[in-house]
Amino acid sequence: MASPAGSFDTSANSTPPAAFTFSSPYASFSDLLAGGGGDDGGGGGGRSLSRDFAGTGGGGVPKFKSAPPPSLPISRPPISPSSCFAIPAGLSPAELLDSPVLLSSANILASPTTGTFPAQALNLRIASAACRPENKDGTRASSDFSFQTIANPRSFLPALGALKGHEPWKHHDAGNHDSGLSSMRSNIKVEAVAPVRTDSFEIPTLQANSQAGHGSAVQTDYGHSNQASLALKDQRKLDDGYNWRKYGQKQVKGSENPRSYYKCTYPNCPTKKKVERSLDGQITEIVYKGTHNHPKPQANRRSSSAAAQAIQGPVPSEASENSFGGRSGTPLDSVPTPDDSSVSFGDDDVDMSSQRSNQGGDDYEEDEPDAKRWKAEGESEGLSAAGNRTVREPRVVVQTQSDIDILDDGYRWRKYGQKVVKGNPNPRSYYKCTTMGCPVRKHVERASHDLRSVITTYEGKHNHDVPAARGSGGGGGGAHLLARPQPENNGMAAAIRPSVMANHANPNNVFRGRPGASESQAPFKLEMLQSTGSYGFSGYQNSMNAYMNQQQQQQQAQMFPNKTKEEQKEDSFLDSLLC
DNA sequence: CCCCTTTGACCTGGA
DNA sequence: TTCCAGGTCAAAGGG
Repeated sequence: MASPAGSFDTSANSTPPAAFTFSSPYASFSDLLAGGGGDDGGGGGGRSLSRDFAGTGGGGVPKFKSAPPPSLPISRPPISPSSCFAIPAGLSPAELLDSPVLLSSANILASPTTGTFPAQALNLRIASAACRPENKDGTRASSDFSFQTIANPRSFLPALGALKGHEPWKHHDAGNHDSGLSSMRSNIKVEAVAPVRTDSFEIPTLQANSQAGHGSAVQTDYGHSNQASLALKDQRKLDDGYNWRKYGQKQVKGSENPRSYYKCTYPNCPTKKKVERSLDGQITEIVYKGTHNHPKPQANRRSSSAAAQAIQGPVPSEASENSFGGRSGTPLDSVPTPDDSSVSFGDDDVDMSSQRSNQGGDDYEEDEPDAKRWKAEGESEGLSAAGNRTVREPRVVVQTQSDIDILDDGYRWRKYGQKVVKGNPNPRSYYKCTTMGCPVRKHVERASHDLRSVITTYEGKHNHDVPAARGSGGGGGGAHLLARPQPENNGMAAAIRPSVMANHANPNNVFRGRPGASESQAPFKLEMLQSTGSYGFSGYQNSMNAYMNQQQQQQQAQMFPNKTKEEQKEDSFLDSLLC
């Protein structure tokens, strides 16, 4: 696990929240990519990036390896959320992406590389490597269940902002967080997932892939996927709204996957990214370097995105786009990147960006995005490009989205315990997947320092599909997603999903008017699990939580009137321990 | 003609 | 100084 030498500057995360937002108290990963700002000397003839970048815009131009990133006026979401999203029944992924629910905050800025937003910014995954013994082969077992406790969630939150200043290509590592995090340096890994466009239902791809750095793991996790879907997925991942020119490909030692190098085609834009694909074509890693110094190109760009669209089908209709905040234009409309300080960020833009994000994470659009993990040069051992990607470990997800999602990620959960853990006055709810034989469990707790933030930790992998939508008959527009193969998730995973409940809080909620969708309780599982987030109505939280708990309990009672002997036994045991 | 991908060779920097 | 791996260049070819 790397212990980045980069300095953390959370101050960058000072952008005020928008009028209505699910504000994120955390700095965005964009900071990770803060290296931008420099112009490529133009022509890119230089042999070294240092040379290229140094030739422009005055000092402070980022260099691949050593130049400190210039301070930016606004924080950027770095990489995409790798996350996984769960999409509510009745909603198309595209709509989901457009939903203001996903994005929300003015301080959740567009990805430095894709201009996309938040899902990523909201989904900081911190894996506790120390929590699990590492196998000889470098991978980490995840079959066993063990809740990873973050004594003080606050300690790692700064990591988001702290990532700012990281050198190019270094979005992945643990870092040199604040003092509170120092103790966790050796075992906390912050995964910055590259942003990936998520116009389609490929939201979680990046994360999944990044998680599945292992070739074998990938095969296993996606074994059910058909090549078509994979291709589509990968296309989507690469389609982050910007135009890229591939300038090289190379077989990297230690990995059987070829790595492709891309440059943003925008004049003088220093942004680059490298994409690693597994043998079967799946993107296993995307790493961005630098930041765009221009708005996102228009939809009519002739980049790979066009090809992607060709196989993906039409992008979300304008109508649907407009339904999300009344924004007009195509989903690919220019979205200023945080880099471009001269461009004002309207809420609409934010929303649009957000819908693309996920790119993450996960996904890293991103398919940030499921960008990935990348061992920064010169960093500590343990995160080698070849070795660290395969690490599977539980992840603690800190998100700022509706807490409602905590309990409604499409799967059915049975609460089997609750306990106040040290370091956090807020009780932690313990849940287990109710599907017979499914080992997945999760625990949820509200961050001690910020009630709007919820930390959800998942453990295990669902061995079944997402249950039919509760109360919606499983129909709805996205039913097809239910049949999607479950992404890898040997370890823990989390997804961001717009909250159904959020509708109540957000008068502008795009789901409004679509009862079928908004009321659906069963989201589509894009990845395996989901996490939660928070919404900007702190005063509304308590009541909301109470409501949620009640709802959850009622749901449990309805779903499991008769617990199995095992469950009863377990409950009894756990109750004695936890309650 | 433009833009993109492919691909072998070259350059760079670290060990 | 040499070796090696990562990163980049740029010619060639395709759509």
